[in-house]
Amino acid sequence: MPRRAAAISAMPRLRRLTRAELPADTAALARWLIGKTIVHDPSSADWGDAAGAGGRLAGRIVETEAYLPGDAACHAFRGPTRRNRALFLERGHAYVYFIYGVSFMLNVSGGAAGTGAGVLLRAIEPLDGIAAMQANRGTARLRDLARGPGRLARALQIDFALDGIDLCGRGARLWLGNAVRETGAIGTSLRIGISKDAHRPLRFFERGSPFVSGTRRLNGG
DNA sequence: AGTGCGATTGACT
DNA sequence: GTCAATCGCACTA
Repeated sequence: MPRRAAAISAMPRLRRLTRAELPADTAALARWLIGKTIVHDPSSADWGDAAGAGGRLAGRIVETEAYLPGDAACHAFRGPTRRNRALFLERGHAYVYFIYGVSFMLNVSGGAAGTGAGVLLRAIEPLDGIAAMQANRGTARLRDLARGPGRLARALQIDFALDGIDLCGRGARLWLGNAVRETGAIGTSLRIGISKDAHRPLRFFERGSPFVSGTRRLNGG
């Protein structure tokens, strides 16, 4: 394994969120996740040359969308398949899928086992492993590293290998962490990029955050 | 086995 | 603002 320079991390120590802390209602979960952290600790074999301390990639969640049971826009709407089975796991599991032949998307499953609901993570504010995220994304602009769900997954090195893992599992390499600072006011809007059940106000974001995707109109000015 | 399309992105006018 | 890329999946037959 290559030697690497010790990196100084200004990151506060993160605490793993337990499943009991996650709201059982998926729309509530989507709102609650704003301000929390998402952390990926890839295996050392997957560390890039620009990896941060311990190879860690982490960010503050600033934008989410909820996909609910009975919601035609939810991938679980037509029942379980091989692709969407992770949505039916108890809340707090990762659902990863590939879209447009281009992008991976990272979701957190919601509700009780068998429910078929989840929360799409649409944007994060980069916190740790920023140099690695810049390498993963091919840009240095902090604001562009993870603004949008496909970019978020690319920055965090998310792919099918993480589909179905328990984010609340002991020692999980992808996990949810506590908020590192006070969370700002939370805005609500329609979900982005869907055609079915498009009228539901199930997108949540931290108001004023430059790391949020979407238009000025959706983001309330 | 073939078809249509999607919870997007990046390049371009 | 517009638009093509690209492929896994669900659906039809």
